[in-house]
Amino acid sequence: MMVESASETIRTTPSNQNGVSSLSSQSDGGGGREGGSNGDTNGEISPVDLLHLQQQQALQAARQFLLQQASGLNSPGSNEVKQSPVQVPVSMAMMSPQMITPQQMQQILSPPQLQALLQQQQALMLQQNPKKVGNHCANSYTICVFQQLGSKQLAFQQQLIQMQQLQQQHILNLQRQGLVPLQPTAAMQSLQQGMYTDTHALMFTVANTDFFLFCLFPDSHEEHAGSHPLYGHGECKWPGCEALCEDMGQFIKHLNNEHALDDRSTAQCRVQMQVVQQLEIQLAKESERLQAMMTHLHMRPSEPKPFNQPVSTYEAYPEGLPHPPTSAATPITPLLHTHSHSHTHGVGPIRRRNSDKYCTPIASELAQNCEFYKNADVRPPFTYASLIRHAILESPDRQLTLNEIYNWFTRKFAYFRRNTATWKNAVRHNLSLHKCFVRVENVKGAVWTVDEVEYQKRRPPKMTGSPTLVKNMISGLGFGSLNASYQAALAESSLSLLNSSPLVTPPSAASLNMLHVGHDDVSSTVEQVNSNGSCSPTLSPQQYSHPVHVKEEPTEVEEDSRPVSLLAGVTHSLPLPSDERDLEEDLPTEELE
DNA sequence: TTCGCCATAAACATTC
DNA sequence: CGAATGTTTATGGCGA
Repeated sequence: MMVESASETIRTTPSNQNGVSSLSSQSDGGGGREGGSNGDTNGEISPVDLLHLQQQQALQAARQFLLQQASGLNSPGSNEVKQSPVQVPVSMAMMSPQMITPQQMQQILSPPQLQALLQQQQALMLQQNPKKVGNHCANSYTICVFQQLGSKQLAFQQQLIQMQQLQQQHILNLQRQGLVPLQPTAAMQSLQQGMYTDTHALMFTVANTDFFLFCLFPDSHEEHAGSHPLYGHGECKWPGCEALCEDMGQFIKHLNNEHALDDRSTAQCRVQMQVVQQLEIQLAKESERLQAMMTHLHMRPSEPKPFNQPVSTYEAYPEGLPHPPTSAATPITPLLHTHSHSHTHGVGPIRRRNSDKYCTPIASELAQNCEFYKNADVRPPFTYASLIRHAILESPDRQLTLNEIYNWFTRKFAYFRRNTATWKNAVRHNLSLHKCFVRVENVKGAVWTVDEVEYQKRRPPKMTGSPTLVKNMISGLGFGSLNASYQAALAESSLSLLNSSPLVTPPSAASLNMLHVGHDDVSSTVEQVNSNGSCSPTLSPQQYSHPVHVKEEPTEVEEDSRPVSLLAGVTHSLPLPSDERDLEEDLPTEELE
């Protein structure tokens, strides 16, 4: 669902994350456009003021909720929650309730959400005090609402808090079971559905993402209660009504009598329309924000096509050496884009060698962001040499003609679908210039292969000679700086996020890649670092370089040297493209634990 | 400042 | 012959 649409918005600007600014823009623009129902300030209390008052009360309720949440997290059971596979331990632990300011709450509870609440209450006020509204046009009802805020809002807030408590327990249970949906859009959809049917079941809920969702949950009995969407639980579901009706007939009668077409009903309907509209806007914004977040975190927002699989082939790479993760339980570093080159995205045609220099794992990077580079006109942060080598090694026979290299570039990178003369010239230049690329005459013509020995020679001597230096460098790049549990949680959350698509292999892809693939340009150094620890043995470049000759089939030795993957089993159940035979053949040989 | 790496451009040669 | 392929040189940016 949302995963599919992510790729299309991958280039969109991240949504406005400033809840305050969006507050004013939405409350002003939204209300004003709709015939000025609440957008004027002609001596009355403006909707903005009203909204502020509402927000204060929402903040109060939210603070209380956060207190409850915090106490729950700090309880002995908090560890369990923390270790939940889908728990993202980002914000909850960091956001003590004492730290919550109104400004923060404005971000937690976005303006449309608050405004939806406001409008709900407005509708409630209207319903409970029809005479107050009386013949007022819809534009002026807010003042009446405001006058009634005191007692009604207090009761409303109490109701809210009670539901919070119930919902808190519910959420914790779901978190333990890993059932809380990560996608805010899903919650928002239920929210939107709920708005049509049950506008009173207001609940705070905390998804295990790092932001709160202020949700309206549909009544679970709604669908079965009756045939009318405004009737359920034996009562009228008209906003703010709650009139008891024995049966459908009585309800219909009540509906015709109490909610006939008049100014009041029209105003209420208008309010409801605005609620829906605001929620739709909010849904769009939250979806956009989510995608921006995923894009920022390089969580491979879109994987709808089975075509996305190059990860698998990495298994057969010569550099697919024992390449353990930072810890056995946290093979997910690649999911986070912590490398120094991240800022180069979209910078422009000038790309310097920061990639190679700074240990960019091209394989994992490409694996993570395959779809991104395929669709976004962004220059990949890799050198031509790295890319060429990658393309050649990715091929079944580890040899490509020049034209096939061209095709690989254009297939993998939207960026290389333009300015062909420039980058093709650069490719040819690199092929000729670097000794690591060896031209071999084939039956069909010339093909290019990679001489790993030569390629490794390109590495700066200090990188191979000083493991300590390398280690510091790598840790400085973020490979070892991430909290292990955080990494694991992110991996798991990503898994949950992206598993919604059956054809998708993103988490396993990235993880597998991390496990198996030597980091391009620094594969040797990284592996040496790891060899100092508890992980993989160190192989010299000679050991995993392949002979420079035209091969008809992959060498056995390289495949035998591949590591054991903790996650390799994931791929067993995943569809594999036809050209992934290396992996398919090799998977059975790999053991899980 | 120097040096190495890289991207880019371009001239030129060779092959298809 | 023209395009594709391959080689080489020059230039400039950038970081160490």
